Amino acid sequence: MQEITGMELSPKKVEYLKFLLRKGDLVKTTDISTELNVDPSTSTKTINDLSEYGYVDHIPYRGVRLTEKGREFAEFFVNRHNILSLMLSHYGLSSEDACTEVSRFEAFVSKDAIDTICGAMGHPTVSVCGKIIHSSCNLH
Amino acid sequence: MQEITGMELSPKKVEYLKFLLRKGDLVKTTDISTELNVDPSTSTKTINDLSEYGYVDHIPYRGVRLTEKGREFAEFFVNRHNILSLMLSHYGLSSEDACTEVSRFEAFVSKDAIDTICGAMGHPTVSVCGKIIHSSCNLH
DNA sequence: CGGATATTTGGTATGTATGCAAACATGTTG
DNA sequence: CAACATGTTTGCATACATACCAAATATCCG
Repeated sequence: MQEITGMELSPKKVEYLKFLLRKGDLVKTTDISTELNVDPSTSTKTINDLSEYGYVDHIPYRGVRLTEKGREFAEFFVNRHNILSLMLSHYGLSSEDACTEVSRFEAFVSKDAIDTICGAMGHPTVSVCGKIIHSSCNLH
Repeated sequence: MQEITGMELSPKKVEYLKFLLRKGDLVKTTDISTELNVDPSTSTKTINDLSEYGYVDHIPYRGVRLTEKGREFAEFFVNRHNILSLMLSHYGLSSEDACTEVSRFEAFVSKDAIDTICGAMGHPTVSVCGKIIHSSCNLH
């Protein structure tokens, strides 16, 4: 259980973790490269970066798995995405547009801000992009 | 009058243009470096980048000035900042926190999204960060 | 003019992201 | 089980954004 500021990872790395959480279990680096439209060598390298900082375990030639730390972060990232998407949808953006828009900037929004926004919304449980789980929300 | 998507410039370059708009007229690269806390050589280089793409005119050793294009973009950037700050303030963030938060991610929010949000808010004229001018808002 | 100051240029570094080609591992099949 | 096809990683190279330092250059002012 470490403090999450929300800015630990770059946009791309956030995408990696969110994908790993979605897939669960042992994921092939090739699956990642297919999903994120990058060369397999790119996903391998990025995964190794994430592994260096303890977000994932990588068994070469076998697959990748979130660590406990990685899972915590990934869950926050998904919630952040969902809360921000819900917020934008309140201002007239369609679900798809909100989702697309948020994907571009979510990596730069702090956990503190998300907790505040989440509280102001009354800790909603459903967004336009999926469910919102509040286990990581400090203001819950 | 060119189409603005909102993603033309990197976060730092957005800061440069917003500062130039604030200062107005001919601005010294040294003033920029002081304001943005970077080495003078850094601001010179960045200004040259902006100049290559027509956002500013740079007269070496004299100063920098927004072009018409640069001014249009800068005005949009300021409005974007203000609208996003206002939005966050509606979700419980203080003016300062909203402003800080927005500064981190504003460069990745599209003009389309801003126009939509602005419309949903009823085209407000005042934000927590300053006035909002709607000349560039497509939905006004 | 000429020194003090301001500004720019050239070189270098870091972090992030990317691809290609070659090396390497795996697993499958004959 | 050997050999080949396939999947994965490594090494090398590039690009972009940002940044600093030191050296060169221009401007300003006494």
